Amino acid sequence: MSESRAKPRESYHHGDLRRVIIQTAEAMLAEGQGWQFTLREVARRAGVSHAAPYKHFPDKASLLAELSMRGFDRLREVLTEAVGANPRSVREALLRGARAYVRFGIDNPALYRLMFSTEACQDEDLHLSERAMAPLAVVIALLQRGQQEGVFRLRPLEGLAAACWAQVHGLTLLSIDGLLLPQKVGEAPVEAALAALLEGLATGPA
Amino acid sequence: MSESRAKPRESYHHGDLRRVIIQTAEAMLAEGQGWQFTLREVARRAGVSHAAPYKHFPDKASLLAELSMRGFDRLREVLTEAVGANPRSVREALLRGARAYVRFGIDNPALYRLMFSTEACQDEDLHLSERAMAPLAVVIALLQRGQQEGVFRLRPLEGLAAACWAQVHGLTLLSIDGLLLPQKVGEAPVEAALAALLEGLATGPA
DNA sequence: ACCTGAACACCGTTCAAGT
DNA sequence: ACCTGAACACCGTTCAAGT
Repeated sequence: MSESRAKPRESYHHGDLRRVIIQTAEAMLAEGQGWQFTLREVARRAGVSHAAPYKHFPDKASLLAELSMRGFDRLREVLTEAVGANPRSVREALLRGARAYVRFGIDNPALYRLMFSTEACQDEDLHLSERAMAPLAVVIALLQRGQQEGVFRLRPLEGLAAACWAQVHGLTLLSIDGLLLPQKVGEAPVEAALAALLEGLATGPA
Repeated sequence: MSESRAKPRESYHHGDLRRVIIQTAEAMLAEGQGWQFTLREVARRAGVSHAAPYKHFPDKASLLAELSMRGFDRLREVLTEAVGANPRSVREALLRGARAYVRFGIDNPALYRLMFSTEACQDEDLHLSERAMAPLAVVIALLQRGQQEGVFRLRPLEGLAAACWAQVHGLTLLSIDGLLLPQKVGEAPVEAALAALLEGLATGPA
């Protein structure tokens, strides 16, 4: 029913073409292996001329930057929900957050790669480091709480956060690339790596 | 003296054009932010027509695959040297290997990204997973030795290796992206993360 | 056996012109 | 204010023809 491609006509002026372009691009990102899709193809599927997108984005990089930013927003939402859902223990919350993070990447491989690509943060207002801060803030808050409760070692937050982020970032990308043989979260390698991470953070013996 | 671009002539037939193309492409990879360089530009700098490279590589993806493979070879060399140099203790060896790994990525950002890119492992004989095995074997051997010596926890090697690899892979990419504020290896966040990793592996308390 | 030149289909981007 | 059509410069790739 809801044909999203090639809307016949809405009085020549498309209305909210910007949104349609973003949604179409997101769909093509989800379908393909990367962001090699063509701006002309996006326009085609949106039912407009190939020059129309340029009225809403200065160039392709800007569209990609927009997709990247939206990706970071979704990731932050996923993380805060996963962490906030069941605050039984800090360990548990961190583990849930980590699993949600990896799953997000596995479910959106092309988007996740784009978010950390140099092609998506050219001269935009928001640099990559600023965008990534929001999700990072979630894990830092958790680490702080863990230290206050005495279950995490008292080390500089900077380093602990780096260890956590690097671990989930690495696990996510290796999973996407199919380099950790069982690809689903909850399977052996990912879980084992997360367990090792927690053991490295913990004060007591596991 | 050794002008590597635009050799005047070597009797029309270039001789070892294949090598020159690879070297030129590697230079452009090192100069730029990625592998968006153009095959025509490579040919231009190699002093041949834009069609000449197609006599040595079926397409651009094949050239990129070659660069990626050579990257994995260099990484394996760097790792084995770093690990084998001073085998005082397994901990020390693992730490040296990890530092060498991260430094390799920081020193060759575009190459390192290419190595784990989907664009560099299309339908080549060697899939990404097979290429990555050689460097991974180095760390697995180290973990095994650590377990035999009783300094590393007795967990399935699969999981421990995943934890190590994900940690250095993540640290490398975050460093490349400038997301761990001090960018040089040996600085706080990277060292802290590696310390946490080792604490997670160790049997005794640090 | 190895390289060149012209040619093809396709892109990103621009801009005067339409509604 | 928003979209179109033609145009420009450039790519990846192919292929008949040159050496």
